[in-house]
Amino acid sequence: MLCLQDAKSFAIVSAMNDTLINLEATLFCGQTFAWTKEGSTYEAVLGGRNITFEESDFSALVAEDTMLSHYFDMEWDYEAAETELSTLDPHLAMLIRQYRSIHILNQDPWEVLVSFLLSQNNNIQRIRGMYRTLSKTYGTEVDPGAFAFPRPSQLDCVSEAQFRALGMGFRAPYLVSAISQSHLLEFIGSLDYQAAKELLKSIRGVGEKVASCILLFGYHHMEAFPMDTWMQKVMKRYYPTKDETYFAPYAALAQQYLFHGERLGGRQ
DNA sequence: GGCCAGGCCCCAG
DNA sequence: CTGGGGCATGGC
Repeated sequence: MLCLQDAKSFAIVSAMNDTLINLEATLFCGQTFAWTKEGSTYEAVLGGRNITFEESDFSALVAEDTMLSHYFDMEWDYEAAETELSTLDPHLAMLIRQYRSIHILNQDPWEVLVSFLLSQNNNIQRIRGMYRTLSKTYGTEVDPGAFAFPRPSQLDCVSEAQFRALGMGFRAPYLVSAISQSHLLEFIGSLDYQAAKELLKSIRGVGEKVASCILLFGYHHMEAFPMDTWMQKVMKRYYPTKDETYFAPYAALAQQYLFHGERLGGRQ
């Protein structure tokens, strides 16, 4: 019933009642910077645990681990949303056929906040490097060579100069600000989308786009529509008279496919 | 060697 | 409120 031949350079894993997930696209499309992949082995530190698994073992892994099942968002009905978006728009239909079953991860909001502070005027490969630098320098080593991303308390005493010395550049003062205001993250989940976005934007270095990413990747607000340089090109070329309301209520999912398609289609 | 990268801040009009 | 320069750094 499932068209695995659509998967070309990436594998679509079937798990839990035929719920699909495109692991490769989901973990390396720029919503998280925590993962490495060697061969078919994926590895990251999540919630203080070193997670290592083979692609072929993914199904069993999420079946027995509710924390990971939630992280990979295996309960949300992606198939229904993909069907609706495909019916709505032919360009999206093509991208969804090509990259189907990209999930929106449920990540730790603090990691998302820092990750996307680092993301500005930056590229995905270097963001990943900076994320790992912070982990190795300040995070807890949970297994030999495997470092957790540092908690706010582990960064309390780090100065702007120290962050600059680690290569964080002009984002260094934003990190210092985020650490001192990390307590705000506890309230974000209880606010509606707009109120949460305004509160996040009170953190120095968090603007419209970064706030959207935090609300999407940290709080699963599927109405978010992060507008970066790639998405500006996409909207100008394919949807010059439209905005995110065209994709409602699945704007975030549409955005992921459009972003992914533009990035992979453009250069390679 | 410029140009660009999942932008935001700040300041001039 | 809108527009544009500046910002650190590395890869191409």
